[in-house]
Order: sequence, then structure tokens, then C-alpha cells
Amino acid sequence: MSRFEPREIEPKWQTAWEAAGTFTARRDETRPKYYVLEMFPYPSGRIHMGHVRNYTMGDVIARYKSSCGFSVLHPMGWDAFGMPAENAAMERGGHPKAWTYGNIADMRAQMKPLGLSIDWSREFATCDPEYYGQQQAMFIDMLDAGLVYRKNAVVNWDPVDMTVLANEQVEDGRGWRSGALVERRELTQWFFKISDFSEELLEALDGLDDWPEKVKLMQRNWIGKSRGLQMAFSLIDGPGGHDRIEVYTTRPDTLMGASFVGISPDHPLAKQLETQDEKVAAFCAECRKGGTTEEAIETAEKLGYDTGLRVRHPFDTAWELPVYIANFILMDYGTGAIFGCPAHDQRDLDFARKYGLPVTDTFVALEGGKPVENEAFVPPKTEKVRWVKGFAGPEIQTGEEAIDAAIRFCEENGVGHGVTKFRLRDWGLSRQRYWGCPIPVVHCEACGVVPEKKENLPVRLPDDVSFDKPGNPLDRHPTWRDCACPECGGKALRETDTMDTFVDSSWYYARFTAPRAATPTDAAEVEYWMNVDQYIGGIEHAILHLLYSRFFARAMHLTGHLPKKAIEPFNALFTQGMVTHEIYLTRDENNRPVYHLPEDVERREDGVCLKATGEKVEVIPSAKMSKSKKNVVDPVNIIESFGADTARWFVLSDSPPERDVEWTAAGAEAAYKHLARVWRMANEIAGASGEGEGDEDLLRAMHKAIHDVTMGIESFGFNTSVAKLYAFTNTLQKSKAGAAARKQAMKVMAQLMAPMTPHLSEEIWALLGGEGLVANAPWPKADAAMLVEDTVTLPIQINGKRRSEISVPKDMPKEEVEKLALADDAVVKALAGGQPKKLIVVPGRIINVVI
RNA sequence: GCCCGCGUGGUGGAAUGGUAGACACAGGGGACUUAAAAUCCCUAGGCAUAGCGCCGUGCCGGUUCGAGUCCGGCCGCGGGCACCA
Repeated sequence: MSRFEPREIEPKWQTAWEAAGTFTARRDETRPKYYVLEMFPYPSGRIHMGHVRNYTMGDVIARYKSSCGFSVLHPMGWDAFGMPAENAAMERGGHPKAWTYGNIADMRAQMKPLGLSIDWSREFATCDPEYYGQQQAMFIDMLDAGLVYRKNAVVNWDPVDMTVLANEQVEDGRGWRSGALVERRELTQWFFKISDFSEELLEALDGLDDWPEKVKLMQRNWIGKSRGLQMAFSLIDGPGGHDRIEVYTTRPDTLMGASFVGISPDHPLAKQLETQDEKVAAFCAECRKGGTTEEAIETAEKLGYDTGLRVRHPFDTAWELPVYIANFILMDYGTGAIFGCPAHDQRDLDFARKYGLPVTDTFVALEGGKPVENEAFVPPKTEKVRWVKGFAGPEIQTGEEAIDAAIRFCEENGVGHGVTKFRLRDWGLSRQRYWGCPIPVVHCEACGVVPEKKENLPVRLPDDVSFDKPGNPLDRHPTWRDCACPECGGKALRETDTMDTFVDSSWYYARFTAPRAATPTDAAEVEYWMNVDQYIGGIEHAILHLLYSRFFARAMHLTGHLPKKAIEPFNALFTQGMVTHEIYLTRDENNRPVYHLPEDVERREDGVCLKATGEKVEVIPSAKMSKSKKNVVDPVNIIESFGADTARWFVLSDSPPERDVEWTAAGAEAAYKHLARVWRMANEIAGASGEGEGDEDLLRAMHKAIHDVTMGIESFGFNTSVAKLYAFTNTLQKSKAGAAARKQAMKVMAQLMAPMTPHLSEEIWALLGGEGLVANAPWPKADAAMLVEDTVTLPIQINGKRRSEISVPKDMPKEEVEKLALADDAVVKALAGGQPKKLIVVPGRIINVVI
């Protein structure tokens, strides 16, 4: 018998699949379709274990569904625009295009040996002009449909490099290259009107039954529907025609506890004061320092500036409140102005204590209610509390009831009106960068902003650009901007903003259904293939990518590019965990960590050492694989030494798919050993002959395995499927059954393993004389009659603790079971002649005797 | 700071509210071998132990005949926070 040689069998079967066109997706109206999609990768140049895990999971589903008779679409492409290509060009010279396409070629070459059942004929990259040209066509349609507009918005501005920075490029409030303090600056930007769909995107979440609850919850909170009161405080002696401040509050019930009014530094009133008062200007400038992220704003020290202006309380004209400019109030949300009620909001309380403002309780706990000191009293809105400064509704009511009553009261008395607001902001898609999809509009002095004619698409990126200076190369290109106005034919300039890469990834799933179509989509193809039946990707995309895709599908429907049924493009979503690894480090003379690759390290009896020098290394618990920590395992090395099936088997085993999996060398070796064992077993069984004992038992185990493995795959419990396959292997190995039964069992084993270890399975299938390719064989069905056990073992608990067990026929009536249980030695002893207080018999499960 | 998850032996993990630790890794013991590798078999949560037993799913409390699972509070770790993809 020869050895298990993945290096020989894997390329052999990959060639066979390719020759047979096994994975080419075919639109076959006579069969049900199944569309499996994994989030496509950014072409960094190297695949990593996270990719292997992600794509293997999708591959298991794709191969399994194919065996179940579905016409499967399982495509692959590249999310190819983005900053890293420009960074590479800046750091190492070269061109983003060459870098990106080079990386794609490298990664494709690394992925192919995995033996994924991908229809490579549909491959595309988002930086292909054929793709982004169609995206530009849709942009124009959406512009016509009123789904796109321009407005001012803030960006991170690096005042030294004179360029816009991504949030990632801001470190501790400073530009990553210049080190300059970043400022928030306003620019005119393009926006998608996603906020028009706030209600719709929120409500439609309820229909996404096969999405994880946590993702739906995150999206709900992100959209952030709230009902509140919009009202005005009248301003005393306001400057420049400002006679009122509109505020929005979700807690109008606390209006009697108000102690100040706060406005955003970007509020029109603040801007007015800025022009009149140097101190205000200095304060507002201070507020604009730092990055634009919500995190930066929320964690910054809360600062306020007393404008000296006063407003009147709407219920008492003698009651005046100070007006502060505060750095934590966002102009984007609500009206850009609030009233602060320190007793019931921690941030307002901190602010009030800092600036010596009054703290007035409006409600207290029903029992033991104490006045607020340094901790705001913020009970759940569903909890009943006692109002000590209420103005609407009964003295004792919940926050919810009080809010409703307050809104009603205010409306009746002409103080504001109830409004519904959403946290979701419009999607700013402008990027002041080169390596992205050009926004296909031109700026004409006569006609203004005009969309490019569709026949002139794609608006291509110019190749002759340089990255020696910061900023957008499109801006400083000598000729690219020059064009003729599509309307008047006069001289015009192209828009130099490109699109956010989230636009690229918001419709690629639709393009895969007809990747070469001359229009963005093909009606017949999207009708057949949409929706994506199973989408798989990282939890880090739970909000933005998935929400944008849901919006984009709706926008594509409104512009005629997708059918109504596809407005929720992903029927089922699965979010997989990361691949992690231990981190190895030594210390340099300054005690700074020096990281080491796993392959440079070995385990010895006395600990973990460097292979080269024997120096001891510190081992830090597993973390996400990252280049900087050097805790990376290159899939290419694993495939070369153990084969793709081993890598696939390992990433599926042990950890549940939604959780992180820790890569260990020992685990990979164990996976290889197991596959080699299965291979040897298949060879032995292929040569076996004659009768044996226990055929029935083996076939029962086989049907159990079919049932369990199938359930595992159906429920994304690949690790439990793998465990069942281990168990079935153990059973088969120990079985003394006859050759025919063992051959049958082994063939089923090959089929059950085929989605996970397709190459080995083909080899075994062929060895045992299976017909055709196992990839084309129908999925085995478990015989229900073979799954039924005749007797069951019932544990007996006494007061909830397991003390004994009895074996009874499966269908024994409850009364009989009770009698047997009461006759059990342990029970008799525990009862000591007395009667049980309670006797619980759960048929087929458990008996509990309460004494 | 805000939103969302996760936490079970030495390790990865299993477990429709019903026998906690399936399956595997590392470990221990044995078989085979001149020897090693490979392979095969046995063992294995902790404490105590001849045995009976007691404790145990991050911590504290609750619901239940029964809680890893449900509820409340804490601690720790991870993801997201709108220009990383």
C-alpha cells in the first residue's frame, strides 16, 4: 500500500473537475437554484487563514447544496479599490493598478489549490472599467431618481499635508504622516439619500428570519428610531435675528429639570457668535480639533462655553437658563441643540457639576428615592417612578408614559410638537482619492453640475498619475479634468471625487449573476439567481456593508436594475469568527517586544524557544493573526506540507464557525493524521472480501452518521459534523462487519466528507468503484427506521442530582416508568420508606424524584 | 463614551431548560519494533479515595422539580462607531 499523498491527488481531482465543468453555474429553469456567496476579499496579495476558513465554509454549503440537486452559483471576485493600493504606490513607487492586478493574480494562484467549487468564469474585480462603468451608469440613474445629492459635510483635514485623511489615518488626533493636529473641515460632498429609507430599512429587518439576531439588533440601534419633542426656547436679546433655539429631546418629561441649553459648535447661532467674539471663535476652533469619529467626540473631555445668552423656560417666563456651546453636541443629529437635564443624564450631570449648574430631580424611585448626587438616575423607561416635578400624567407612571403625556401636553399648550427622528445619516460617498470609481459628473460654468452621458461611460481613471505628493492625483492631472459639457457642449471640468469603496461592494452580488452584461444587470439572470441564499462573512460588516447593500438593492430596484423580490438581497446571513494564533516574543535591550513567526519557534520540554538560538520566548494568548505581531500562518505553506484537505478539515473542526478558531500546529498535524487514517481504512476496505458480524449495527451507525452530519451542515455546525465523522470513523474501524457492509459505509463516509475534504473523497469514491465524481453524486439519505433506538437509558435524579439510571423500552408508558423508578435501589434508600413530594418523568429524557 | 457579542477540564470544544465535559489536541500507561518513526489499544475535570462521596460551566444573586442554557447585577475579552476593508 502506498502513502496518502495530497500533493498527487489534489491537483489530479482539480483538473478533473475543471475538465468536467463541474462548478460552472448554469441557469436551469427545471431545477431549484442556490446562490452561495462569501464576502469577496480585498486583494492584499496574500491569502490568510481567515480567507481559508471563510471560503471553506461557503464551499461546504455549495457542494452540499449541489449534491442535494440545486443548481448552484458560487462565484468569486475582488474588492479591488481602496487606500492600500495608493499607500503602496506612495511607499514603494509603482502604480495602484499594477499593484492591485498583481496581487489579484497572486491571490488567485494561492486560492486555486484549495479546491473550492467556484465558478471562476464569473470572476471580476471592482477596479475593472467594465464593472465601475456599470456602477457609474447606476449612479446617473440614481441621480435622476433623486437618490443622490450634494451638501456640506466635515472631513478630517491635515493642515500640513493639505489633504483629507481617513479615520484610520488619524492617530491620537494627529495626521499619521505629518503628525499635525487634525481639524474638522467642511467640504461639499456627494450623498446617497439612505435616510429616505430609514423606516423601511428598520421594518424590513423583521422579515430577515435567517439573519443573526445580533446583527439585526445592531442595525436597529444604528438606524436609531426615536420619538421625541421638538420645541423652541425663546432667546433673550439674541444676536443677528436669532430669537429662538430649536431643540430636540427624547426626554420631554424632564423639561422641569432643565438647567441649561447646549448648542453644537457648528450651530448657526454659534457661527454667528464666532464672528463677533474672539473667545467664542477660539473655543469653537478648539472644539473642531481632532478627528470626526463619534468615538473621538464622545470620549473627548466634555467642554462648554457660557455664551452669556439666556433663554426662557417655556412653562415659566421668569425662569431663565444659560446657553452653552458644547463640544459633545452633534450638528448632524436632531437640531444641533439640546436642553440638559443633569439629574437624568450622566453626561449632562458631569457637565452641570463642572460648570456649577443646578441639578433638579424630576422623578425618583418608588422606594428609597434619593436626590441625585454624582450618579444620574436613569432607570429603564418601562419602570414606574414617582414624579416630583412632573407636569403631565399621573404622579406615578413609567418613563414611556410620561414621555407620551409630556408630548401631548406640550402640543396642547403650543410648546413644540412630537416628532420621529432617526439616527441614521445620509451616506457620504465622496472620496478625495484616486483609486476608486470616478463620480461621473462634470461641472459646467453655464449648466452647473451635469451627469456624464451614458454613452461616454466608463469615465476611466487616467493611468499617468503620480503619488509623490499628498492629495488627490486627479486634482493635479494636467488634462484629465478637461471635458465638454454633456448639455451645452461648452468647456467643463470633471468631478475629481471618487466613490467610497462601500459602493463597489453594495451591488457585486447582483453583478455576479451576469458579470459580462452590457447593462449593470440582466433581467432574466437576476430573476433566476437572486437572492443570495446564503451570505457568509465577518461580523465586522454587521452594520455598514450590510446596511448599504440593503439600501443599494432598493435603489437598484427603483432604477430598474433589480426585481422587487431582491430588495433584501441576502436571504440568510452567517457571520464567522476569526482565525487566531499565539504570539511569540522576546525583548530587546530596551525591553521592547520583538515578535517571532510561529515557524521560527519550537516547543521543548522546558518551554518554547527560538529554533535558531534556543532563546526562551514569551507566549502571549491568541489574537487575530496580524503581520505586525507576526502570529501568522501562511496557508500556502500548510497546503504544501499537508494538502488543502487538511487545511479545510482543520478550519472546520474544533471551533464553532461563528466563534474564533485558534490555529495550532498540533491541530493541523492531527487533522492530517486523521485524513491519512481514513485513506488507509478505505484502501483496506477496498481490498476486503467475505462475510462478517454486526452488519446491522454498522449500517445503523452509518444512518446515524448521515443524519448527524447532515444536521450539522444544515445548521452551520461544521465542527459537530466533523466530530460525528470522527466517531463514525472509530465505529467503522472497529467494526467486524462483512465486506459489503463496510464498503457501503466507506462510500457513505466519502460522500459525507466530500463537502469538507473533496479531493480525498473523490479518491476514496473512485477506489471503491463509485459512479462518476462524488461531487456529482446525490447526497445520501438517512433511513428513519434505522435511527430509532429500542431501549433508552433514563437517568434518575433525586432532588435534581443524578443518583442512578434505568434502562427501559422506548415506548414504555409513564406509569410503568414511575413504578420502575420508585423501585430503584437508590430511590428506595433515599425515600427511606416515605413518599416522594413530587415525581417528574419526562418521557425518553429524565426522571426526577423530589423528596 | 455609546451599541452588539463572548466567557465550560492542561487546550480547542459538545450539550431541544433534563446524565456537564461528546469529539479531538497535549499528557500518562501499554502493544508492535533490535531501536526509532508510523500505527494500534487503554487512561484521563478537580478534591478526597479501598469504596461511598464532595465540588465544579468568569463572579454575585434570582426563577425552576431541574440552569452551561432563562432573568438581574458585576468582572474580563472581542467586534462596530458612518473615510480600514
